[in-house]
Amino acid sequence: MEQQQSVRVRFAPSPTGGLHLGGVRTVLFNYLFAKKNGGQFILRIEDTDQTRFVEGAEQYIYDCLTWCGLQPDESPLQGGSYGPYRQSERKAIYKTYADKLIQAGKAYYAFDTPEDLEQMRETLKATGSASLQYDHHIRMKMKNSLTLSADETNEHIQKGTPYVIRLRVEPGQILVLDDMVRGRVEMDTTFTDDKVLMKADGMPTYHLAVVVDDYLMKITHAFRGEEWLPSAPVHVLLWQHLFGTDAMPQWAHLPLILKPDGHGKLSKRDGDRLGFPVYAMNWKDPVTGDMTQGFRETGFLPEAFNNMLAMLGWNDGSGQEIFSMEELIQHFSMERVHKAGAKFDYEKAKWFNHQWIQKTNVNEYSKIVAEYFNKEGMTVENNTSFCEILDLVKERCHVLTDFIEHAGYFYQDPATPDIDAIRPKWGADKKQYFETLVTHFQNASNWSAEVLEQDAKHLATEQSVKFGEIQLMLRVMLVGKKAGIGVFQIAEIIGKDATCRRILHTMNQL
RNA sequence: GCCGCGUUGGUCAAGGGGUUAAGACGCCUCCCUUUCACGGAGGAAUCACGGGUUCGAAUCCCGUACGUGGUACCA
Repeated sequence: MEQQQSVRVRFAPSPTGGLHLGGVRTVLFNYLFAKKNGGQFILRIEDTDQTRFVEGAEQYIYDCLTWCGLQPDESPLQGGSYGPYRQSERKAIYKTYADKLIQAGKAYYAFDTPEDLEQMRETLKATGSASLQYDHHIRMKMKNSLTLSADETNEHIQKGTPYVIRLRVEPGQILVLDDMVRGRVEMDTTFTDDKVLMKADGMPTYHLAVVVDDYLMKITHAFRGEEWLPSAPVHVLLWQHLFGTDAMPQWAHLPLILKPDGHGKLSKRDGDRLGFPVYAMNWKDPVTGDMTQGFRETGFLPEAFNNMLAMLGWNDGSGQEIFSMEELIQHFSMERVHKAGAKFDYEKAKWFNHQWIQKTNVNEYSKIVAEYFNKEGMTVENNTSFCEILDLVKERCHVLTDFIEHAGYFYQDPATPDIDAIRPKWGADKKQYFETLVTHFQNASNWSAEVLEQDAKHLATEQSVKFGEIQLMLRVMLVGKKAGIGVFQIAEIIGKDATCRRILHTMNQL
């Protein structure tokens, strides 16, 4: 029996800006799987497309992972035994493997210009060809080392004609992929094209790079989005040619996260359109200056974000929906990952956050909330009394920023009290009542909710006004609207001065 | 067009030959509260369609439809 290899998984994003929630979910599944199996989680940066370089994007990815608490064990930043972890720094490595493929006759040089390729597709389309790809049907009609003589090929290379290296895919081979979520998937190489392996600029394409790196980094399980399934035959072929499929990681193609309404994959634009975040954290495009909203800044707790993401395509079968990270690690299994894509539901996402706001001690997020308050112009300190107030109102909050609305009245007089809510029952009797009440309050020696309420209640009986109506009016005077915790509790907290001031201020408007 | 993957309520989904087809979100009604929220109690799906297989199918097979992904010198 061969010794069990230790589990190694990787997340390999392209640093092109913004980390999509689908990407975070892929990280999460990688992370959970690794931790569950005592393995390593590697972050590899796939920056082979130099035309898509975006300033700050790589740092942003680290920041997102840090916020989510999904720290890699190896990465460009912290290093590891299998570096470098940035593909742009491994350029020479890929070249040697591409050369091996050429020598073995599994790949070839192609000198076709972009214009040539465009024309090829036009021709194929015009002739009604089933395939519009650069494949076994067409390659012998193109300009490559298969159609050119060895001398001609060498001459082109010598004189610097730009070229790419393509994989030579022979038709008719049935490839089998044992996918962890989809089971046995068969693929016919007849429909696979001669993918570019090395670009004209000397950089590898994703296809060559994943295979080489997964091998060199000893990756045992490779998780990625379902959009990669169609190109899986290319990867399997490369494994066959280069390292043998015994060493190939076990694949898992994760279901996609789709738009809540229309069709298609969820994109950042959907978030902008429908008013919810799609990226983990705020992302500012360094070129356009455009800011894209993130879950963190919207007021999500990382625990809730992870929890919500985990339940998008996975469940443990028990019906439990709230999981801490420890529980997720304990219960996670790839066997229970759903096959079908899921439409993203922001309402449900907020529900998860609401649950986490309840179950988390306010001390853990009061600092963030205090910053929101200060940004809103309400001076607060992140101290015990602030936390006590947050605790009183947290059940009404779905995102952290909701605290501004639900606790703001403790710090700020209502700007425009909802007079219309008072008017219907307002009259001389109520006016007289509140005038008396203010006097009572001003002279109160014991400023506690119970005493205040008793006083107000007795006064209502004395003056024959309905206490219920009084309570509602007082609420609007203190809060500004029909909302909030017990009204006398509010009075107790905001104190004598603010209470009387707010009552008088509202009465002046009636 | 071609190729792949998928299809249980508005959404996330459990269930994988015999169930009153779980649960959650959202929605609606009621209770609690003369507010809001929380918390309770209820309400609304026969499993895309058509054929099989079987005593029996949401569950297995085959078609069809629909959705979705890919079809780049992007990942």
